[in-house]
Amino acid sequence: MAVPEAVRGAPDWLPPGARAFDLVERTFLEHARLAGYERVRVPVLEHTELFARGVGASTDVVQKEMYTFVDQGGRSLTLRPEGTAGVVRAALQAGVPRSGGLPVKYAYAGEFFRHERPQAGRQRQFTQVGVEALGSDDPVLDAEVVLVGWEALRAAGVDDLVLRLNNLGDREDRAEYHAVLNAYLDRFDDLPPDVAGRRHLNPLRAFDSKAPGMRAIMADAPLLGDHIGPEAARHHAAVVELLRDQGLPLTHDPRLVRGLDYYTRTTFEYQVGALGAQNAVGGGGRYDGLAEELGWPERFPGVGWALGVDRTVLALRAAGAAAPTDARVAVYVVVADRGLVADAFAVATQLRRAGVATDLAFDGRSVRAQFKAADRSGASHAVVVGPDEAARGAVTVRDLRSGAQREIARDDAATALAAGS
RNA sequence: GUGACCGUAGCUCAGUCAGGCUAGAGCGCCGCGUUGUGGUCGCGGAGGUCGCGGGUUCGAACCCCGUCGGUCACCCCA
Repeated sequence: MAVPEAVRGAPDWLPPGARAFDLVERTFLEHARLAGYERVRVPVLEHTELFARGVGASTDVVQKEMYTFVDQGGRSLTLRPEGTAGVVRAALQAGVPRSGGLPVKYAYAGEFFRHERPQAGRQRQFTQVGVEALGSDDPVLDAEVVLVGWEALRAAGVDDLVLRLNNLGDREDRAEYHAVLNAYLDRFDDLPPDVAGRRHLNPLRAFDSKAPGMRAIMADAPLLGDHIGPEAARHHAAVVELLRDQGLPLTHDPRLVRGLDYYTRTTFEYQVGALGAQNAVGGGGRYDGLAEELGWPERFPGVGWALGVDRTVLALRAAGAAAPTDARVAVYVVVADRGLVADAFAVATQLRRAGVATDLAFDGRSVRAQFKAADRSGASHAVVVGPDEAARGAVTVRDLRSGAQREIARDDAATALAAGS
């Protein structure tokens, strides 16, 4: 009978690869925490409507990439394809905009789902860490968010990192610009299908098209930058200045649009050179209109990013970074005589209770085999439980690096090893 | 969703082009070299539905079709 296989695009992470994964995720969360972003947990399942309204009906994510199903109560539910909509929804539901203490700063980590063709760095189930700062317009917050993401990626070990930044303006700016851009596009009657199909929902995406001839058409197209209102322009200038002050090497990218409709003003993306086609390890931006889009009666601005854990691990690998080599346990208990298995088990328990990560051999293997296992476990010390020692109420502690060993009283073993020797 | 390439031991791969003996290698794994001592070395051993299904053939890992999976690119984005 064939063994069941994982669902396509749903990756398994087993040791040792899982160590790098775990380390990256912890590094991201820790950097968020250092800036005051507190962990929240929101559902993987949401009503489909949340993403349709929040992420935007024109986006590829909503149009063709969502895992959507009807549950037994006849409701249309979706496995979250991104994190912002759910976090904002949770904040609105809890009345955060009216409860004071703004901005609130949230961090999250978890699994996301998009039905795309898998390739390097792109899985159907993937892991992101994200932050969202809600309830403030302050450009300092944009700069903080961008900087925290940058430093988190650097701390995780990503080197050739590029920060691309753009200003999408306010929603009114974009409405005006959409009209101008569409008027321009009207002058061409042979637009490629991808552009023709979505230009009225979001003509900005025309800049993304790589269809033949489109590049030439867009070269003369009116630019969003010329239709940004004074406030959004001032806001963006402030963000740029704050980031420059902190020494961030940023690249202005007027073509950076990003495929989620909720972005306003600041958008940015972190890119890695060594990663091939899927080179964005993270991205985000400001989404001042999202809350209203979701039906909240007042303006409730926000800014945030998401960093891809899987993709960051790949980037580190591609750059030749060594995998973390943490020892699985600190101590390995060896039984010299099968009759003493219960004693060895007791010693292991004693060590674990003292906070010393301990493993022991199973299946009654030879002492030689047990030492090989001890070696492989990465333990710094082996504790030998044998008849000679047992007669004296002692165990032998062997330093696996130097080979030096000594006998100590069994009751002192936990204390001695907990102290690091 | 589209295209190209790929799928042989746990891993990395040879063998496929010219179909034909028991399908190989390196690494890893297990055991032994000690009567209680690992990392080196030596000896021995286990392990393969050649992704899966069908077809062609006297005969298929090898040729053909399908399918599943992988990789890369498009697309999109983390």
